[in-house]
Amino acid sequence: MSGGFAVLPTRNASDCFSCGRRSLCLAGDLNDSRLTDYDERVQQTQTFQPGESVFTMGQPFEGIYLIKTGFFESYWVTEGGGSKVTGFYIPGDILGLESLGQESHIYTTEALTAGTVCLVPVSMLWENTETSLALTQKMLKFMSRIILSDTELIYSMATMNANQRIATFIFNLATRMERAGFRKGELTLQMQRVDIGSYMGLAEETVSRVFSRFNDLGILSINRRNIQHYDLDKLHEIACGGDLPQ
Amino acid sequence: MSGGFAVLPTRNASDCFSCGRRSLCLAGDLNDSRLTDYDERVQQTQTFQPGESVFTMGQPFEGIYLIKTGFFESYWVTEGGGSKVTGFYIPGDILGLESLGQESHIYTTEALTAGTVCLVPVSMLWENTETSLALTQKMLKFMSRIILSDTELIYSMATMNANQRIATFIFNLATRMERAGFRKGELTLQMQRVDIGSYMGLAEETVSRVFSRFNDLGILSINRRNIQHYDLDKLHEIACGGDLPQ
DNA sequence: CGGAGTGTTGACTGAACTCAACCTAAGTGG
DNA sequence: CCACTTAGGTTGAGTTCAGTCAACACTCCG
Repeated sequence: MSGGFAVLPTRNASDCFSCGRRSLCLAGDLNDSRLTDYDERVQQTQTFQPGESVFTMGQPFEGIYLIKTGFFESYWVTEGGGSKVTGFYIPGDILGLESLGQESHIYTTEALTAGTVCLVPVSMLWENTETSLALTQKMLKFMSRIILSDTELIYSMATMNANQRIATFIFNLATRMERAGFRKGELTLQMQRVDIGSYMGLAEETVSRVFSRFNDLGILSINRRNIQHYDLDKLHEIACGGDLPQ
Repeated sequence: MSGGFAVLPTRNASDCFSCGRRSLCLAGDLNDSRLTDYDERVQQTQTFQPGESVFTMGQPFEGIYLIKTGFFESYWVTEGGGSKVTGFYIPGDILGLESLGQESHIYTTEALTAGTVCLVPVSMLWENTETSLALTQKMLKFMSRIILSDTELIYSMATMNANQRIATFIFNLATRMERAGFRKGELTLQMQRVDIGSYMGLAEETVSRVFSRFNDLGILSINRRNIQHYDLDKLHEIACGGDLPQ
């Protein structure tokens, strides 16, 4: 920021300096000169409508996307023709990390709601600059966290029954939403039952049954996609293998 | 390499320049000056006996370990007290990546056989040097590949039956072993049935039954831990959901 | 009002788990 | 060298949880 001019940015409202969501972002703690560098290279604020794809499997890998607003999901189609939901993403999450080392995208990622994202081009990561080093180091930590949450998912698949899986799913989603600044104690599911089932390795009907069960037992109130009064403690207890209450 | 001296190294045989496994290593394609830097900082060739731990859960994260020789496994103990095998590692693999962004180790990692590893201290990764940039970039790709294989494991857990899981397990292990230079068509399992079960989300007895089934159907010959004449094509077909032959 | 998409509930079935018995190989010690 | 022990692996029988198939309910929208 050279000179003694007003602090208010002359740039338009979508640049990194004035972005209200910078604390959630990869660029969160870059210093001013690096942020200037970063800001000039990142493609800011692309908008998507529900059902639109951010990228599709096999498409050349052009970079990673930081979610500013909206909800997204990714899925994977296997050789055998099966498909599986591989993740749900909320504001602050990064799309495309799984394809970093690849030539092309591994997953297809779609908007579940209207949403906006910023693209960090892959070229920024592999070049030899201070900004690049700061980014790669930050991304290592991001990816390590992804590996961790994958581990937990694998654990849940390998050892948990249906009640535990759904308890884990809601517990994790609620926790992430709260951390990202959403209201505590209630949330709206942005995805279908069949997609939750695909993600957690359960049939659609089983997901539905478990939600009904939790509702009847007072662990949460659910009506279609609206969840209210969820009890994180009980969910956590169930996820850890505790018996269902009553 | 300054001057016109003999090419043979004056260093001892355990340094990076003379290491026969460098092509498998993180340092694989560092240029000479960076490799010198790297070589001086890496702690070479620690030895472990079967059952010894390389690191344990909760221990401060000191760095990542490159496997030169031997086989290792990692496991995770959950809040609820359950434990689960989280990975099997062969020469060329890296131990500890899941803890990169953390203060302390997430998994415990043990030697399954006698083995040797090199430690890359965490400090090397977070500093601001050319070597560090080269390493972080290479590690991003490594971690992206881990995320990919986790995805496949999650898929297998979510959608595959016992035959498919074991076929996948053997297919992947055999492929990795072949790529790491082991003899094709036969392999020795270095782990117990119960650990394979824990890893793949199956009971020990189910693992045993599936091995017997595969043996009877001629997909492989197995005697305790020795597998011979495995048929990668058939395994792949089963993994993709094909019916069992005959 | 009718139709489509999504979610719920019921009845039946089957694959994998649990529990138990048994087998085999590799020590170990007298 | 053989008897005994132990850990790991195999096989069998009964049970159970979640999948499948089917019918129905609710909501939205033209």
